[in-house]
Amino acid sequence: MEIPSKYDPTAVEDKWNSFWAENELFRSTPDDRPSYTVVIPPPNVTGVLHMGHMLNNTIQDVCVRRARQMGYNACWVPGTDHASIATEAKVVQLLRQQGIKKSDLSREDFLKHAFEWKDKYGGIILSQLRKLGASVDWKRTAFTMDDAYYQAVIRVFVDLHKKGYIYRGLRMINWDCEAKTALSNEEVIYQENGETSLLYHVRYAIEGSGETLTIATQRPETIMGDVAIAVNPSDERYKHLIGHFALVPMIDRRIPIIADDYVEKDFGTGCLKVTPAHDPNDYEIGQRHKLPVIDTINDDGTLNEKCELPEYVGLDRFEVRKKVVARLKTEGLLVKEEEFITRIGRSERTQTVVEPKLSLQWFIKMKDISQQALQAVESDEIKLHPAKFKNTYRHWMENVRDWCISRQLWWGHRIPAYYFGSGENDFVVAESETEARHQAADRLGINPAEVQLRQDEDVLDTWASSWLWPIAVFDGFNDDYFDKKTGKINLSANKELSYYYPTKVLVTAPEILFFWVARMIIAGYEYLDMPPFADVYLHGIVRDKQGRKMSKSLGNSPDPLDLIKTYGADGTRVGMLLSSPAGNDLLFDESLCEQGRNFSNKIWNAFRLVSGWEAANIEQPASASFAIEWFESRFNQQLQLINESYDKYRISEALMITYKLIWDDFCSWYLELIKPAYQQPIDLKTLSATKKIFERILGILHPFMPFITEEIWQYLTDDQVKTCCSLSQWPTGGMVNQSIIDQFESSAQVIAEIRTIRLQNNLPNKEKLTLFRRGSEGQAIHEAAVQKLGGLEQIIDTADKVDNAYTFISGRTEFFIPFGQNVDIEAERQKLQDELTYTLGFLELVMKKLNNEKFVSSAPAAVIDNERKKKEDAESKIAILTDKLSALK
RNA sequence: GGGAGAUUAGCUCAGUUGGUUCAGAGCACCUGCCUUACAAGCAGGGGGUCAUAGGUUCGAGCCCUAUAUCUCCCACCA
Repeated sequence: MEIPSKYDPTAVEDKWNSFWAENELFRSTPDDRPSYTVVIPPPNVTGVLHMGHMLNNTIQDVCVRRARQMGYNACWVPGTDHASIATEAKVVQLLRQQGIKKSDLSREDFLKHAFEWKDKYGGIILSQLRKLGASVDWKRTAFTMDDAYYQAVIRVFVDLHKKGYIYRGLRMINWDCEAKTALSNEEVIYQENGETSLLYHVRYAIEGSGETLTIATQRPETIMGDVAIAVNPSDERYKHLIGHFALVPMIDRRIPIIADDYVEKDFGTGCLKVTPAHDPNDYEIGQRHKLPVIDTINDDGTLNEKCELPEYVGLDRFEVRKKVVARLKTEGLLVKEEEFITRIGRSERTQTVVEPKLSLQWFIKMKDISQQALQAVESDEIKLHPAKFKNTYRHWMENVRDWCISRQLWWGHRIPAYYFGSGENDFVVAESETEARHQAADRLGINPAEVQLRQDEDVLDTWASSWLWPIAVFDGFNDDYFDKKTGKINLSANKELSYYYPTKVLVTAPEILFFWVARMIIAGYEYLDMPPFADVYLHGIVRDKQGRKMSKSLGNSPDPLDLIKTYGADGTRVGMLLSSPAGNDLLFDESLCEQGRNFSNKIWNAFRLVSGWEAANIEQPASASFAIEWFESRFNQQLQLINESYDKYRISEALMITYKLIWDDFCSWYLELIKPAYQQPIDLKTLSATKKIFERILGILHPFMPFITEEIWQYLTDDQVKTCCSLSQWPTGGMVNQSIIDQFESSAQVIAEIRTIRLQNNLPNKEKLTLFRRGSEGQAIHEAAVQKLGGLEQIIDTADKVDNAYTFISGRTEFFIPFGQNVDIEAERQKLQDELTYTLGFLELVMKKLNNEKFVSSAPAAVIDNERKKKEDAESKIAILTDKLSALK
């Protein structure tokens, strides 16, 4: 059979992907094994795979595949998030392209469009995940708006309302005038260096005096909503005016001049116009001074009749700003315009300038409900990796603010509040309309049929559904398990949940530590008194080589599917992980994937070599038995390190150890040592040991490179039971024979010296050399191995030094290779001189320590002994070198 | 403004309680090789005052103090 010298991933990957899928290899159902559960951070249902997903899911797959090999019942649950704002924005945009305005549609019609769209384009990302090799249980694919999930979200709302955690309140919120929705703080973005804006200095007349006051404002269009002017109480310039009244320009409404510490004397003019409806701080000042609220701006950003100037009603706020400025200028009230840098908040989704707005919204009280979640991380019941995020987490949790969970959208879970009157408290909260109707009827004392019900128009914040993800995907809130009286889940009744929950590790980005991670922890304790996961692995953002965030507009984000096509899924996975320490951002460079692909190829060729050998019943060479014995110890030693790295979630470190073990130790050393001469057969013993070693190597490599390992596995194994590398056992450790590892190290060092001499003196590899050895009591080398890889004719022990020879020292042993024709004595002398100089310097440092009485008296014995040994070694080396140098002269 | 973290080779990063030749790895770079698994390769090599200045210690990349620079998070001035 001819195997190509270059590994072609495409066909192999398709083959195994279909095989895994058809055989449901990653299907998980509860059994006797311990569980290892991972829930995917659900990507937006409308999303397409980008580099961030690539990294995120590769890490998860590595953990899950290894756990599966280690004998856990690994269950990785895939799914998607309905992502209310993001998806609704996309649907609205699409409809607009078709000439349909959202405002022309009824809620039902809009949702129909949205679901059609979701069915058509949604979940593309999941099929893309398959290409990457993600070993998820496809049968468990969940969606945050599945019927059962929807019900869970509503049930939790009702429950939290009952428990008193949910309330409805008037709050200053961030308002997106274009999407006409409230935004959470986290959905408001600020440009990095601020934006240039104008600060307008506007003169206000003071009632009953000729004096005027000048205020500075960014937002002259809100002047008509002014209810006061505030100054700092200690500001001498304005003290005498406190208690007087000013007149709002253009409309001449009387407003008080008040004193408030919030005002900074040094900013602007030291006078602040107070507009409670349009600024959060002004709102608070207004509350403190019991001032009225005049809301002059509509939901869509246009002005309303409260501005008292009919000509502005219906115009957009920015349009009005221009007109107001012009008018103030004409009336001589505009003192000056000043440029300054400010940080303007914009909607993450629509880029519109965010409008602070007073509004009735639904909130979750966070303080009490989050206490256990804070504790859990503090006490390491939940471990964050890297641990530095503990600080960030604590800081946020200790200063947690109430969570505004209502969004003025249609796509999402509709808030289960039903209004039956116009009073502020004329509403009930219930899981169904029927139930609401009965409750309302009770409140009103009338027949349920007569109640006029109106359900709240708003939907819930996306995170108010995804925070239930680790519970809801296992049906935790189902009727059978959820106790409405206690508001707890009866875990023992739910076989799935009690088996799979808590999950093992959550892999996600630090940017959503609060949005999502913290809230899942809160929900876990609220409903199960248990954490949702044991570990949280926080990986960084994928950036480009120059450290810029990857974005569509910069065009600096490669398409992961293209990378997979070019470098193979295995190569791309390795590329992603090569430079990805936990918690640090990853500076992605396509050459890393190239390195990954080259690694695939290296393994492929190692396999080609081994599979091409003819076996014969011949004696096993000494170099081969040594190689096998050494490699087994080496493997066991490195496996231990790999396992430790995994335990600490240092995935890229685990990969690097694996990479070097395979490339350097296995390919460069082991295979070269056992390789039979050209067209010679290999002995049976060595071949079978090598196949076993190869299997173990595939085992540790499998989590990183599932496809190529699966492919090679098929050729290597005759064992019908373990036909799949994906289901193979994670290699178990074994004995580490340190003395054989040391022997190998010494031998390798000698081989390298011989190779250097060859290279520096143009001695062809084909020319067999003779190596003389003098004084071998120090480190033992393995003669057969050195002979083979050094290209030696023979090794001869000698009691005397050999003249006219290249020399080197390894340990306390001297080695000689007699000169051939092309010899550069001067270079040889210089080499020895350099080594002597270095060793003398080294000895000096050691002696400095040993002559220091305080060192000798206070350092531990082991450290001192070591210094003594260093001294002896150095002295003997100096003697040899001096000797040689004189011989060369 | 508040908080957290970082600064080690050209680049990205390790360096676990201060003590093995501790100054490391990968990539990049340089030199020589198309040697029979692999040029997507092989062999060899150069490269760092561990940000700066002090301090503690027999001994500091590691501990302490100050300074500089950078990153992130939170809050935010009309």
